[in-house]
Amino acid sequence: MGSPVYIQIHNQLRENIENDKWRVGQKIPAERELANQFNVSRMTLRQAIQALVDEGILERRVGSGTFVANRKVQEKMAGVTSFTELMLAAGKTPSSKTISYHLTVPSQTEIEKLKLPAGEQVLRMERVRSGNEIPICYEIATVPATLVKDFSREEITSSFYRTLEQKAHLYPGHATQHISATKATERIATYLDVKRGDPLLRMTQLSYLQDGRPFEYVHTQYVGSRFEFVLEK
Amino acid sequence: MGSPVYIQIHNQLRENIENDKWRVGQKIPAERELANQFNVSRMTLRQAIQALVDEGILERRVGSGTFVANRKVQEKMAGVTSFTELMLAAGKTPSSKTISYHLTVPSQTEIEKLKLPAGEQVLRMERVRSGNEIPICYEIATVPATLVKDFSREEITSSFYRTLEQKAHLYPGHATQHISATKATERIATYLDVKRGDPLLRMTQLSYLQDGRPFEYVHTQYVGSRFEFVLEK
DNA sequence: AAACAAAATTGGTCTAGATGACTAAAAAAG
DNA sequence: CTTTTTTAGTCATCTAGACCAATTTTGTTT
Repeated sequence: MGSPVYIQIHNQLRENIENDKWRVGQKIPAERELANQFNVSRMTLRQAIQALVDEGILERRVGSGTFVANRKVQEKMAGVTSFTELMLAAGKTPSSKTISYHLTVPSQTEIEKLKLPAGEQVLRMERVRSGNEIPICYEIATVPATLVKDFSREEITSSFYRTLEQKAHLYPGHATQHISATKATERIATYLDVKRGDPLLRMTQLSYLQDGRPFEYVHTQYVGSRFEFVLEK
Repeated sequence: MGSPVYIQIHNQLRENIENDKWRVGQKIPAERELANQFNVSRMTLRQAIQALVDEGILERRVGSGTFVANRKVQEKMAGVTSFTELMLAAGKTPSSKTISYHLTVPSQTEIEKLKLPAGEQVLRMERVRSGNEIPICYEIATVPATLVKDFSREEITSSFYRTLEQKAHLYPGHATQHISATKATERIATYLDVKRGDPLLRMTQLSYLQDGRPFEYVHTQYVGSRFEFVLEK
């Protein structure tokens, strides 16, 4: 493995939580014990824990221990998360209809945002996502072709992030979002079952891997009357 | 001094930057040298540096050194900040026109959001804020009357947060924002110099003091084509 | 059973090193 | 003069301890 030990441990700890080995509110083993288990110094282990604390995944209490944090919906909202999770958190049944899915030549914006080498193709997916069968957003997601060449269509469309982690051992780091307002074009209005000109919340998100490489560029338009962002500051 | 050494060093380093001893883009002394100067181990000094890096104040370059960062607009955006700062950061001249300003009876929403006791009045302010004389948003801000009874109108409209801290010794803690899209009504379109029905970014923000009391409820509508939120995650 | 005291546990801070990886500048080679 | 190699400086990671402060657990006394 190339990455630093503390990043590797960070990822393993996170998987323990995602696989429900450690549940929300539960206390995880003490630093000294984990350092023993992973056979590293306590300082190194603390680096891994610190990263998870910064992400809001763990919570420390002096004298008590380290606990799996009870993440709020809003916090998930702020993180790199999936539409599916968002809908479930809101008590709605998520569904998704793919409009298009193909390998193609990237646009200039995509080349710049994803820092694509000359000639590299991208996988571009166009989707309408719904909650309880009501369209919520229209989304265009673009990823470098090389990144997903070993993945099946199913693995990409249904749980891209999970596949990335489990099959390629690549982990999302940070992301930037730009949010503004726009109005629905005729075509998008049809997809979203609104009137042409209706207000939409427009978001572009550029997601990066932990090593800093951009790996996904998503442009999403949400129906203004059916969706809102909630941010905790 | 009670606080940990690395916090004390952190504060001293920050003062060096604020006092322009170290300028933007300039390289600061190497970790080993600073560790010597402060007479601490390198690990401790790195903790101080790390805190400043997390705050976006410093920037490390492997093999080169540590530099005073050129802080970006997006980072300021993420905090509880003022419109004025935002505009200045974007290189625009901020201005603001007050549409109305009066003590009045709160709406049901305001009572709930601000947790107002029965019979308490609120100060409600209606404003249009501009950058370089171009309207950017229309805003209605509401604060409990008791909170601002000792403040002058000038103190409230020009620098409310500063006045809160300096005169009442109250400090803003966290805030929640709800962001969605809507369209301009005839009246708001006039204020913002757009067409009726044009898309607006609608934000409601509820701000809390450090002790958890809500103290300000703001409803803002931004012109979609002139403003965007940038979020770093 | 309750109250208090002592001990054990846990995260927080700090030391004094070592080694590695990366960068930029200087030196050497062509 | 240009290119390549070397070298010195820098941050990144990691170790194996130490002591401190907050909290919980355990033991003892009342």
